[in-house]
This record gives sequence, C-alpha cells and structure tokens, in this order.
Amino acid sequence: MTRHCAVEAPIVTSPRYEALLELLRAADAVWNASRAFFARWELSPSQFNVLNVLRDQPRGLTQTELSQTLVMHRSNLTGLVDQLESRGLVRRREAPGDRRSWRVVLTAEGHRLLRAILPPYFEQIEAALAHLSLSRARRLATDLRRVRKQALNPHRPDPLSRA
Amino acid sequence: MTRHCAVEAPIVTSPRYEALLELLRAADAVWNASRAFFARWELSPSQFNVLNVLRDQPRGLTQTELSQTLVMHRSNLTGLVDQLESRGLVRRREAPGDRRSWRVVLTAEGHRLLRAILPPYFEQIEAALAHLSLSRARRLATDLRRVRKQALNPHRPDPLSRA
DNA sequence: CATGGATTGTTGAGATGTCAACAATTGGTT
DNA sequence: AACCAATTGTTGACATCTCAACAATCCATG
Repeated sequence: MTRHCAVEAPIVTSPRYEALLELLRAADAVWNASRAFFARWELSPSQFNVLNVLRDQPRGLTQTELSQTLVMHRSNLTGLVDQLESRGLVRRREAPGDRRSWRVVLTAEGHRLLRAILPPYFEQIEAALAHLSLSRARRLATDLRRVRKQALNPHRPDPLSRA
Repeated sequence: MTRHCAVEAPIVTSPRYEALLELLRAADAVWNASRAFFARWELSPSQFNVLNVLRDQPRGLTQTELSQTLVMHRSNLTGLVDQLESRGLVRRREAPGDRRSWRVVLTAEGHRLLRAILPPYFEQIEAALAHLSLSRARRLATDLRRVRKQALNPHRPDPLSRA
C-alpha cells in the first residue's frame, strides 16, 4: 500500500493524535518491510495474499470471492491472477455451473512456493512484535480493532454546514 | 494510501500476528476515512499534508524539504505543488541565494482554507480514538513506535539461503 | 419459457506513489 | 580560476489501486 500519511512534524501534541500518527507510520513501515520481504521471491504483497488465501481452498475461489477476502476491487484480480498464472503458480479452472466465472486454484508449483515462504514469513512477523508480551499484543489488537471500527463509522459533527 | 494488506482470513492465529493484521486494517480504515474527510474541500490527504506542514513556515520550504517532512519522493512535490498553486493555496517564491530551488509558501487563501479545516480535523481525530483513555493512547503510541522501528530493522534470519 | 434485473470478469481512464535520468546550478578542491 | 561531485526540480516509465462501463451469463418472476 503506497499510502502516504507519515507526516514527521508534530503540529499539535495530544496523546490521541500522536497515537494516530504512529499508527499510520507503523503501518507504512510494516507494509514497506513486507514488500521488501516478498521481493525475494519476486512477489508483490498482493500476489502473496492471493496465494495465501488460496492455500486452504482445494476447490479454488472465484475472482469475486478473492476480491472480497482481500478487500480490494474485483477488477484488480484480473491482473493479479494473470501474473500468477503466467508464472504457473495458479490456474483458472472453469466453474462448474457458471460460465461467467473461474475458479482460481493453486498449482503444485504454487503450493511449493508457499511452503518455502511461510516459515520465514511467520518468523519475521513474530520478530517484528517480539518486544510485545502476548497479553500486550492482545491489547494492541483490541485497541486497533476499536480504532478501525470507529474510523469506519465516522463521527460527523457538522456534516456540510461550515464547509 | 492505497495499500492493500487487509486479508480477512485468519490463517494462523497468534496474538502477535493478529495484532499485525489489525494494524494494517486499522491504518487502512483511518486512511480511507481521511480521504473521505478531506474530499469535502476537494483535497487529497497529501495535499492537505503539504498545506499543514507549511502552516508554521512563513519563509516557506523547498520542495526537497517538503518531501523529507512528508516522507515521500521529491518528484511527487512537483505535481502536488502544481495542483495547490493552480488553486491559489500556495505560491512558489524564488529562493534567495539558490536558483535551483523554490520556497513554497502558503497564500492568504491557503491560510484561510486551513483555518476552516483544522478544527473539524482535530475533532474527528479525537473522536476516532475517544474510546481510549489518554494513558492507553500513550501506550498505544509507544507500542506502535516500537513496531515501526523493528520493522525498519528487519530481522533477517536466513538471508538468501533457502530462497 | 421469456424477459428483465443482478452478477461476473474484463477493459480503459484516472489517482497516487516510486524510481532513474536529465539539465541547471551549487560549492569544495586543487 | 577551473573542474568535478552533489543537489534541485522536472519529466517519463512503471506499479498498484479505484471506478465506470461493457458483454456474457445467470436467475427469479410473471
């Protein structure tokens, strides 16, 4: 996610504002680290996500199902699946009973690549948060979940009056 | 930041992995909320950041200085400043003593717009984290800062051996 | 069983970011 | 004074994501 949010200059310093800035900065750093990590296998993070989601789906998923799981627009899946298919990591199977859609499945090659990636992947994730105790990690996840839900239901104090 | 990270399917559930996923999801939600927020004034988040950074700089900043503060490539500033300048929110002044660079300054119009945006901006931020006590917000910021620093110094257990 | 509203994957335009290369300019070193 | 390396803003190629529009297909309803 090439999101650019990480302003360095603290304008007003309230603890909640600080936390929000740190949230954006931390996510940016994690995302960049993940891009560097997957680059070892010439994968983008989204390409990896597609493979990872397909791992436990022997019958495959349609592109629309993939787009819902990955929280992205379904038009992206056209290109993502194209790229993975051209590398032989994934295959489009005809969907029985629906000629509009495909069922995207991992190939043996795709499974093999995933088996190589996953151990260092989880290892790196644990290392990135190793300084947090398990209970503190749980609290972090809880707080972040609340922030996310609050952000999705934006408090609109003054919808359009003083714009 | 159009970063796509938010996988919905929990594959392995360790508290630290959960926290990391929630981090990416929360940042995505916050970023999208901010895009919707600034859209009221037809600004992108990055455009707002430029204005906000210039607020306390009566002598202006060069585009390279802006790019360092905003943590983005300096080539982006060409377009961002172009857009803001064409709306009269910002002006490129000649930099005394360096004919290569500009000093970008807020216009009166830019100051006026910023004064309209900032109150609801801080209000919305406080609302998004209102459920966190101040001490808990401080702890959240601390934890996130550590995650960011850890992510920037990636633990490389096995650099290239089993790729 | 016909027909019209949904859904599927694809395409193309647009937004936002990265990076490499470029000319103009600066400034330190001989 | 002359030169060479570094810096500045700009451009263009590329990557990634969004959205609207489209033809093909499905399906519920009359």
